[in-house]
Amino acid sequence: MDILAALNPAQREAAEAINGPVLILAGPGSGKTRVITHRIAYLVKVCGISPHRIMAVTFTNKAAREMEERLKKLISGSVKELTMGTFHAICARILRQDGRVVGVEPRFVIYDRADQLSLVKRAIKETGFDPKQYIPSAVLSVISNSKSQVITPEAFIQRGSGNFDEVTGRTYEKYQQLLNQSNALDFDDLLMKVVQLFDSQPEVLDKYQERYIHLLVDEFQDTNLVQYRLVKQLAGKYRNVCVVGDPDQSIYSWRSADLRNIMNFEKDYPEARVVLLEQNYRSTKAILETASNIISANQERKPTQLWTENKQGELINIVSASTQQEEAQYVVNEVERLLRQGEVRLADCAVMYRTNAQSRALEEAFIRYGTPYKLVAGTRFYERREVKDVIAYLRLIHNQQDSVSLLRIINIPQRSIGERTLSQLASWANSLGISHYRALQLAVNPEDDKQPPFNPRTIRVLSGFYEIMEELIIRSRELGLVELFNLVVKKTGYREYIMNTTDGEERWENVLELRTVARQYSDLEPVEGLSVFLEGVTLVSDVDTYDESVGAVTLITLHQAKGLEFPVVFIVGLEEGILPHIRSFDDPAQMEEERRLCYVGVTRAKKRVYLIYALRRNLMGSSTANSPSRFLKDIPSHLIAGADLWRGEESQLRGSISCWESDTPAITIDLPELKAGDRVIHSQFGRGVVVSCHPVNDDSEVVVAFPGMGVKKLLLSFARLEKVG
DNA sequence: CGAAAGGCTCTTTTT
DNA sequence: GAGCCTTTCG
Repeated sequence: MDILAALNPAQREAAEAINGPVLILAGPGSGKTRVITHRIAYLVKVCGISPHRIMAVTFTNKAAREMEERLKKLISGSVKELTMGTFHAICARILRQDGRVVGVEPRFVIYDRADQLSLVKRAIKETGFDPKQYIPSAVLSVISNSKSQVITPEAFIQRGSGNFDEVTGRTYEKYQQLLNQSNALDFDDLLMKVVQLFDSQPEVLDKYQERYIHLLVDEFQDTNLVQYRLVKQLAGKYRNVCVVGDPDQSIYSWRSADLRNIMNFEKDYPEARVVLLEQNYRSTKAILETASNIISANQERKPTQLWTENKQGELINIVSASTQQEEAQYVVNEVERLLRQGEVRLADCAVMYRTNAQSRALEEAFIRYGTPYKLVAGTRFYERREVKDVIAYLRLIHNQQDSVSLLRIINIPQRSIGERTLSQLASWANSLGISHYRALQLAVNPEDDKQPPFNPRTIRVLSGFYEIMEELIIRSRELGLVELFNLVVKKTGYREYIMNTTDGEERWENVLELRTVARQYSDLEPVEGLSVFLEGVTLVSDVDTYDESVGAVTLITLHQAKGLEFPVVFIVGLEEGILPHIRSFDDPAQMEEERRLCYVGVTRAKKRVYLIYALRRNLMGSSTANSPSRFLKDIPSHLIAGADLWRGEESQLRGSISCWESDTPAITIDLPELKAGDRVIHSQFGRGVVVSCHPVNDDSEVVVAFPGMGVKKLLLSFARLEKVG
């Protein structure tokens, strides 16, 4: 059987070009996953390459799993030997294996963003700065950015200039120290340490280069510099490296993803073969054309020639709602309508949005109508307090140096160990150059020359915690993960503790849910099981747990939607300030990324697209009015199904698409009384004079002349008009 | 030390 | 609207 028979010529070329570097520029829906899987199958089945010697890097664990599934069907053999996963997962594995030579102990724990923030904050304080003046999240993002470019604290300090850099540099240094002391790595370290490992240990690098003679990297447009260097190191010998990406779908620059990686690829590998995949198998012509129109407004891009043999399909629906509640209601109504028509199933529909906060109104509507939905991420399961608490216990059992975990749970449930005690413990530990846990140990069982700075009462409470931990640590060597889990909950009285908090029942359910996750690891050896579990829970992403087979509408951020596809896509919040997000307004490059985000959303759709905006939206408590997104203006009208001006229960069609051209929909809480000659101020158009004002339905139509901006026809309830003079 | 209440700030996207 | 911090009181 010809493994490549099912591919089109371009796909086939990409799959077959196994010798030397290959850059595949794959438009949305062009079958890139297909190419990758077939390429691997071809390598194994036709070229006789052992799966053991192939590494495929994916963007999410879910993508890796799916690829594995597909491969199982293509090659009836062991796929297990393949190295497939995210950069982070693969690097964690490498470091457990070989990290020791660069000072990474195999028992390291991985700090997620919340852990990082708490550690940065501590670093700021311990460096003698004020975390209120230097915002931990801002400092962290600079640190993270530096790590993504393999800039060490020393290098950062050297090149730095200005006060903020000085503070950040010293904090960065301290932060790395604290990580080190905690035997912990953050997300960025996982990558950076491997690059440093390969740089400093040629024989280790050689081992990996010899093993992985074929490399594949998916979503290459979203790799950062460390990742690029890593790939370059690994491919340094055989240069069989195949990267797949689409510059138009690059949406992670804020995570230091660098589009230059694609440009540099052709520079670093001048012999690279470049393959373009431009035929789209996913979307209708109308959808593809809409997407192309949106993306072509970007300046910093090469034009592409996407095409499809699919039919023209339905026109794009642009919908105006007056509030986010109505917007959500519209979505649910429309889903229900499509369902009734028997056109689609629930699972065919997805609602996409720019920010997680937008999911709330949608959820409420879905709940109200009883329409099944699944929220990707929103729960942020692993970020929940109760889940983090239990994980912190398990982490501390696994690695007693983990100070973030220790500080998190030493007084949870309450043991009367307060701030004072903790700062004494910390400074004592620091002065002796030992970990918090070791200091705790010494406080409970003092050695002659080290007198603990605590009174007897404090020592008693500390000892209570210490005894629990010691027992848990000892038992962890023999207990399966679930038994250990149960023992932790029992010994700490966690159930009683959490049941006494608000939403106690629900929180306890989450703890039980975490135990269900733990169960999947219970057939591993005790210590091994714990270690693998802990790594698993920090490296999962929300899409990883996403199950498309569940019969429910998907609620998902545009970022998470990358790589997915749905017959019906609703994109909500197409407003200036939301999509594009307000934070992109002063930076053209960021604005282009917002546009790409919109493009990613639209290209997820196979058959139907709804682009929805709300004239008024609650943001941070207060109500704001936004104009419809500029991206809507780039959709030619022949592709638009007549924008529905959708108004509440009457679901009334106004059949006009010009609403955002002649009018900036907006609303004021107090409607001013207006008559001809009145002077007004509009948030967009500035000062103007009222020409006329007459009632329309329950509203008033106001015609205003804005000097230099023209004469505008506005609806009083929507326009944010302020009367002056 | 801890619980409760009030005040503050900040809101993008996530491996 | 939420999460974090500070203040206050027991």
